[in-house]
Amino acid sequence: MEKTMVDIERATTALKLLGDKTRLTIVGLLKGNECCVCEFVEILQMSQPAISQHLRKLRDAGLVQEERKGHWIFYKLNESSDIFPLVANVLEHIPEQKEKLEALEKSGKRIQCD
Amino acid sequence: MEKTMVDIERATTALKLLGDKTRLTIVGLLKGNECCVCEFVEILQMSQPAISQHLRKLRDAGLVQEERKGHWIFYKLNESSDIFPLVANVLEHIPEQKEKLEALEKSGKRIQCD
DNA sequence: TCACTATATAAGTATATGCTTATATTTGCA
DNA sequence: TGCAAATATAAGCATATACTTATATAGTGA
Repeated sequence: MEKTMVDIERATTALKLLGDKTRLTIVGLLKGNECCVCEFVEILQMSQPAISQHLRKLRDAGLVQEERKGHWIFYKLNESSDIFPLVANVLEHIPEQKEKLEALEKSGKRIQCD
Repeated sequence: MEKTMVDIERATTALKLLGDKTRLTIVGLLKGNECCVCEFVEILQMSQPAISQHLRKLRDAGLVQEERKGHWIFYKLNESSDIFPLVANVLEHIPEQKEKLEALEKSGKRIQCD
């Protein structure tokens, strides 16, 4: 595990973003996966604008990256960000979220583009 | 580094608390140290009630512990808390705060009880 | 070009948060 | 016993936050 340092300001920005259940779950889902907005909407059972707004905050702070693939915009963790090591470290302390993606897959709602 | 798991709710509570510059600095100062309220007031240049209120939140969530020593109430990290490993892990990514305590010491304002 | 789907943005609102000032509580000591 | 110092609590207020609903934008395919 890398231990990249970030200044207090940058750390509080990231921690504040992670200090919300919806966003922490989103980031947890992105550990090892790429997801599009509609998948978050389905898994988290929240409105599409609410999800979009959370994703924008995460993107503005550099925690996630977006990439359009046809109809969908996929999000993934921004591994080249200075705060990625901190984020990854935090994620090691919370339960895996991938069963939620597996459940999506079983129900046929998982989006695959490649 | 231990990797104790906590549920999402508990993690967001802790991360929300750490997602504030004042509180993150307080917790950073407590890494390896015990400090009393007046020291935080001096170092952070904030009002005593503001500091007290931050400390109460940290205590209510189990991140810190208090111990009275005569006139003063000293705070320290709660190392037996289920979220201590997460907190300690986060602190490895931010700069050491102890120069601030050393500066206090040089100016003769550090409180020592033992 | 048009309609449809996925996503983003904007504006409004209720609640949460972090301070302030004022006051209460607790302890040590003359 | 009473005062001073350290800390906590309470109430009030301005700002931040996380939704909502309505609308705009962008890509796909007929």
